[in-house]
Amino acid sequence: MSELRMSSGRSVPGSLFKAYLIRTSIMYPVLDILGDPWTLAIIRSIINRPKRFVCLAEELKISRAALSARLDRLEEQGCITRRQYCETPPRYEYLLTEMGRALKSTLVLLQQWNFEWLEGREQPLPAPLKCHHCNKDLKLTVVCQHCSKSLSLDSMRPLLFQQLPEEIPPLQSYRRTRHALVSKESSSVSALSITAEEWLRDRWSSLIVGAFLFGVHRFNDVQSILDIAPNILAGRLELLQQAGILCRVDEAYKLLARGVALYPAIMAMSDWGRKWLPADQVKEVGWRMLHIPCGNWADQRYACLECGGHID
DNA sequence: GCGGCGACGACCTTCATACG
DNA sequence: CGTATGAAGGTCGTCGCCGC
Repeated sequence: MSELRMSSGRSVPGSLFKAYLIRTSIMYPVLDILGDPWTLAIIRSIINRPKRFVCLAEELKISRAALSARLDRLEEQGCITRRQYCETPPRYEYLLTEMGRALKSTLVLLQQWNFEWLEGREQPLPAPLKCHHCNKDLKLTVVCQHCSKSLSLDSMRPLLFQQLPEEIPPLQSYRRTRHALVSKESSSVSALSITAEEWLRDRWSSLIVGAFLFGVHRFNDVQSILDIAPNILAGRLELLQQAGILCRVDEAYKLLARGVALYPAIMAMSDWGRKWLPADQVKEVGWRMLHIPCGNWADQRYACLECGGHID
């Protein structure tokens, strides 16, 4: 993802274009939903079958007030729906909507990252999902819809097909959370055991990794594009280095293999957001990712790693 | 037994400023 | 340019209580 060109062939200032890509990224509204500490846990819990309120509260060890708020929010966002199983008193069980079920690929890819990069902290799905082609435990790869080759980070580049706006849009709204990953006093050992879900929950970390995936490498560039306080950024960079996701090279930072490996899950979340979020939340206008080997847009789909069969 | 509501407290983020 | 510090304000989980 090195060249930043318009479809006309004219080049545009790279840093401006990167800022535009990052600031309009679908990841902001997606993380507003999935970045909540309990959201993925709830979705993961009911991915195979509906569950009742009390069952969820016990399983997730979440207070009833917090669970009630999360379920309302997920229902409002369209990820889950409730089904009444008792009229007096009114009692409900909760199940995924089509929109919620579409997160299956994201969950599987996050689980794969945990399995590959953590030691003994992977969180299996309640009942592992099976490939409907080969019936083995489902492991996914993200491939190009046109040529079926892998959509790896270095096989794509963003292509701008309209003028950049006069002003780069401001950051999209960002709901703060109080969930820090690791306290300052924690050792580097704990940073190495942070799961993909936990990186996701800490939205600054996920947005910083996103910026690096778009080729932003310097402290000041990340700070200005993400509009992040310098102390917060310094803390996250330190943590990401401790976790082996980034390393510092001279005056810049570089993504390591462990960080690049988060890319498929981030792609899956972005794809989910583009398909399911309301149009007014999708700000990615005027550019698309190009798949260099086949020359088509990088439209993604999922394939089973074992048998290569396409997964919906 | 389920779930809403308000009070409370922990702690996270922001902001301003300063330093090497 | 990159990082550190501390004050202030904001967010969110927990708890206790209550109504249905």
